[in-house]
Parts: sequence; C-alpha cells; structure tokens
Amino acid sequence: MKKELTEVQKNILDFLIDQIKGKGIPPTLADIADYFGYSNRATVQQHLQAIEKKGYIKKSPKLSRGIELTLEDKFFVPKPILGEVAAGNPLTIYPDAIDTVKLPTIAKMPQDSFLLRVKGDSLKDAYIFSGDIVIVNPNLEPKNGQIVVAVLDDAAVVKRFYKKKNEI
Amino acid sequence: MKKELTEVQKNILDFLIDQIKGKGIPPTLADIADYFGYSNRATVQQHLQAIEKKGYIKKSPKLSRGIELTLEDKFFVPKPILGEVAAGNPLTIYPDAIDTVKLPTIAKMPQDSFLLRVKGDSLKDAYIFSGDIVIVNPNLEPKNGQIVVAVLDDAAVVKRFYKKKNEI
DNA sequence: TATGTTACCATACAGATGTATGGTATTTTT
DNA sequence: AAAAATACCATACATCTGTATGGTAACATA
Repeated sequence: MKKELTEVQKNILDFLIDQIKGKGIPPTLADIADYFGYSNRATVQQHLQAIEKKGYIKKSPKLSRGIELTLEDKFFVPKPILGEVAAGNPLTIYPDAIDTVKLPTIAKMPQDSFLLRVKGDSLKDAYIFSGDIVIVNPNLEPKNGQIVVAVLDDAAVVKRFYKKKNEI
Repeated sequence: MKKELTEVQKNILDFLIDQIKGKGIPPTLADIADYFGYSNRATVQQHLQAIEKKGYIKKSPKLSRGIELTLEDKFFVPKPILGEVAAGNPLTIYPDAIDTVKLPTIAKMPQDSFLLRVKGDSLKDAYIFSGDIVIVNPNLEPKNGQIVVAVLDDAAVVKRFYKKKNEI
C-alpha cells in the first residue's frame, strides 16, 4: 500500500513535520514553494498529491493549511543530537551533531529547541538518568530562569515521556 | 493598558484558546463566525480588533489563521476537574465538575482530554502524588492500551510539569 | 440631549489559496 | 524502444480569507 517516498517527496514531508510539530501550524502551498524555491504552487500541489497517494499525509480539500499527518504514533523522525550535558553542570554544544535519535512524532518539538544527551546521574532524583535524551527549549519562560526539558528514554521499549520544567 | 474583555469578547478568546491549544491550529474568521452563528466575518473581525487592542492576542496581517495568543506563560485558564482517580484503581467521573484549576496555557490540552485529581499514593513511584492534577487524553494511542497523562503540581509554587505515558 | 461603546448586519475588494489543465525535460521501468 | 514515473514550469480560475467602509440598534455615560 504505502510506497517509498522519493528524495524530493521526503524532503517536503520533513518540512511538513517540522512545521506542524515545531511551529504548530501547517504551511500553505505558497509557504512550501517559497521554502524550496519553487516558482509555482502547482509543483508543490503535485508533490503533496503524490505523498498523499502514498499514505503519508491527508489533505482536507479546499481548506487552507488543511494538511494532516497520518503518521501520528506510527512514525519516528530522526533528529540530530547537538551535545551533551553533565546534568547540573554547564553544557557542551558540539559544532556538529554527535548522534541521531529516531524521535516519535508525538514529542512536539517547539522550534529552536534542540537535543542533548545527559551524562552523569546527578539529576536522577528528578528521574533523569545518564544516557537519556533531553529536549531543551531555550525560548520558554527564559525570564524565570527556567529550562523546560523533556526526557525521552530510548526508543519504543520503555515508552516513557516526561516533560518537565527544571530550575537551573 | 489591558482593559477588561466584554462577555462576547471573552467567549471568542476562549474559543481561540480552545482551538489553538486543543486543535493546534488557529481558526479562520469564517470558522469563528460559523461557530458563533454570525452571518458575517466582519463582525468577528471587529471583535478580534477589540481583543487585540486590549492586548490579548496578536494578529499577523493578511495571513490566514494568523492569530497568536500573547498570553503564553502569563495566563492561567480555568478548567473544570471532572473526577478523581484512586491511582491504580478504576476512576470515578462525576457528572458535574467537582473543582476548577487555573491551568497555565503552556499545558497543551488536546481536544477531548480532561482533568482528574489523584487520590492515594500508589503511583508515587511514578512521581504522581495524591492531590496532583492529571490530564488524560483518551485518544492518544488507545490501541496500545496506554494512557497519556500529564501531572501538574498545584499552581505556580512548585512549577513542575510532567508529561508521561503510563501503562495501565 | 449628545456622545461613546458594544454588537451586530451588508456589501465590496485585493490578495491568498487550493485546484485544474497542459506543457517540457529527465530518469526509470518495462 | 516504448511507456511510465518524476520533477519542474506556466497559466487560469473559483473560492477562501482578511480587510475596509458604512449602516442599524441597544445601552450606558457625560
């Protein structure tokens, strides 16, 4: 039923996921065309039709931004891990991604947020263990000096998903 | 600076919050007009202008669904608590709300989700204590027999926000 | 009484948006 | 070699969407 996506189609789908999960609101055809440098919305339209045909999205006809992901809870998006935190200590950000996780799309990633891997057990009281992947959103409530982190135990085995505000 | 909202304006703002937080995507003027039975989008437009003037929302001109809440992290929405759970045991749902919490708008409430108060300490290993408020989403991953809950310690004092999938 | 606010309506319009149709070029498959 | 799929383009169009303008009615305030 579901065929493989082509490279271009996959890029568009990634953009869709990025926008919907990150920004919260699906893009218009013009948005997508702009992003990929298409001079024409019809091109995007045809790609969306192809992607829909392959079962990855669903479109509500005639509705602006009427794109839905049909992948909820079935799909894992690879995301780069940008650095490591020795929990409690200052964090180290590497210029390049050091690793990659398949992140379930359930985990809404606000834009500008990034992933870090936790080192050390100094936060285990807060249920954050060494090796856990942490989602950090630098935008949320920076005034209060708080960081919002979400801890995701590896993959589908453990299936736990914490979201937590933490004092520095 | 910020004046009080009128009854109608407050209803519209509630609808906006409901859509944006619950459905994830802001409504169009037509959507709002439909919902409130207005035969005209201009009416909605004027209300939105009034609401914006009073500082509760921000609109991106000319953009479809370009409504943003300016209340993020500053605003607490009162939500009814529908029942209680003796953690681990079958839950009791009351016909009427038994209480109300001021819920920070950060806590995204998927549509159809509801609030329960936890009784008993049988889940304290999972960091859920008696008196905590739990957000239950009956739609998410029902196939796996899982419930997604988010634990919110009371109000602004503790400022912790867990979001967690739990096996029944 | 005059003025302002609130809450609707109707009409009109420019630009955004999704869609349809047809065309060209390249690559892949049969 | 022929057919199909892919990846773009251009043009056209109906509807959606936000916006502007003006009007009516109720009500409170000055």
